[in-house]
Amino acid sequence: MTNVSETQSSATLASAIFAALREEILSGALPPDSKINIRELCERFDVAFSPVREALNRLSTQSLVHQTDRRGFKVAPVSLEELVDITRARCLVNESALRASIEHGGRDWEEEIVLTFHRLIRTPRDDRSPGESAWTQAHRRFHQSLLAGCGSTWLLDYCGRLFDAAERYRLIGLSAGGNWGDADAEHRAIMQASIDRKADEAVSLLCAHFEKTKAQLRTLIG
Amino acid sequence: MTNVSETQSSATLASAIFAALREEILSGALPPDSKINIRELCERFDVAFSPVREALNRLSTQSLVHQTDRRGFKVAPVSLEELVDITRARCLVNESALRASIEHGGRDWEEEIVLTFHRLIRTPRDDRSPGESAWTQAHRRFHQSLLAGCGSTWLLDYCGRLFDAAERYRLIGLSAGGNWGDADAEHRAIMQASIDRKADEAVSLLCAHFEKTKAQLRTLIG
DNA sequence: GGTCAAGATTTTATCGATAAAAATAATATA
DNA sequence: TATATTATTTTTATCGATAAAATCTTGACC
Repeated sequence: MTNVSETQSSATLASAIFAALREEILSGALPPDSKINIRELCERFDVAFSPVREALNRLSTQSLVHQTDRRGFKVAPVSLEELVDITRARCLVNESALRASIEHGGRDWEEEIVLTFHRLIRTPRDDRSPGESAWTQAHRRFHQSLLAGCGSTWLLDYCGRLFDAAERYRLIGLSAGGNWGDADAEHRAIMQASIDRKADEAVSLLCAHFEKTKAQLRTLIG
Repeated sequence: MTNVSETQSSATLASAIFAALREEILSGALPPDSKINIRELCERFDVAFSPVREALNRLSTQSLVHQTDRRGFKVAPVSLEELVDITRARCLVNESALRASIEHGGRDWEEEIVLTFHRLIRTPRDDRSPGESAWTQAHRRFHQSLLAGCGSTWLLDYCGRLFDAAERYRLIGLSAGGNWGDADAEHRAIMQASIDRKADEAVSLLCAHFEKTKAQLRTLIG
């Protein structure tokens, strides 16, 4: 039994459980495609039905669990096809957003990229603390900052979703023995091309960066 | 009091209430930015807390309501800025998806476009039946079919979300006296350019189509 | 008159119980 | 033995009640 309110400090139980389950799904502790037994979760977190249901509902927001009326919840499955799908969407949408960003982004946009990149390379990758790793967070922030000048919150949000979806696969790849060694160099190149306003180059580097995750997983799983 | 289970035939109360509330928000029956009183909804639908909460949670999935811990739910606000944001995202993402679609779409893709277009122009626009109008549904299907060849479910889903978000504004515009008279002509042109594989032309027509909604609303509201 | 604090009220988040549906096991039948 | 049918168990969706938090009201005080 895990006492959620001690572990996570959140305004509501539902929020705490949401965060905990999200982490478990992303990390693979809850296996893809497995059925979710609500009672089991209630016992494990020592809470009643309502907050667990609420957390699950919120998770389905992010496509991390799937819900079917009268048949409960299950962890979203993973597949190579979905990763291909996600990667394609990422390339297309990030291209649009990055081009818009490069076109409209100002001085502050540039500076934010430099800053988040610096923090990223300073963040150790082997983080074993509970919850989302510091590196993942820094990584997300860096990618967000690249697109931050695109002028659309909706677009930015969607890219964030795609990032999270891909991150799940990356974590799966990691635990299957994958290696993302020289990501720093790639990130640096993407940063440089972006702030130099070389749109074509930045886009092609960024897409290559995404494709690499896909390729890794393909060798590991497919 | 509205007896949901009589009106909507759904597997669960939560699903029925979800659909009912979605409709009320899109149509403006629940005013943007207004606080949602859960007890009130419970009485109105004659159900307990749980299914209402569940419905609200699902609505926040679609950004139709916003939730804050311990402070409940409110109807998502509308603003000209958000419409600008949405329109920008729509143009960028639909461009990517449409280009990919034109490039990869096969014979079946073409045929589906022709079919959904035909159904769209045959659907009367003045539909007063409860629930989402038949025209809106046909309209959504037409736009989906244009992008259906893009090769990414994720991308397609996102375009659907953007469509729904824009549709909310369109309905607001309608009830404020707006008019979308010659949409048929625009749709026909978009269809033609797409199946003729004239990517640049199709994209520019499609974006103009989106911008028009924005312009309409601007004159009506802004 | 305006600000702040104590108390009353409303509203939210959570609980534990129950009815309805689905999944599973057990039995009978061809 | 395979299939259909019925009982049993599990699980889900929903309910009504309650504790905790937020909001509103009132009245004292500067």
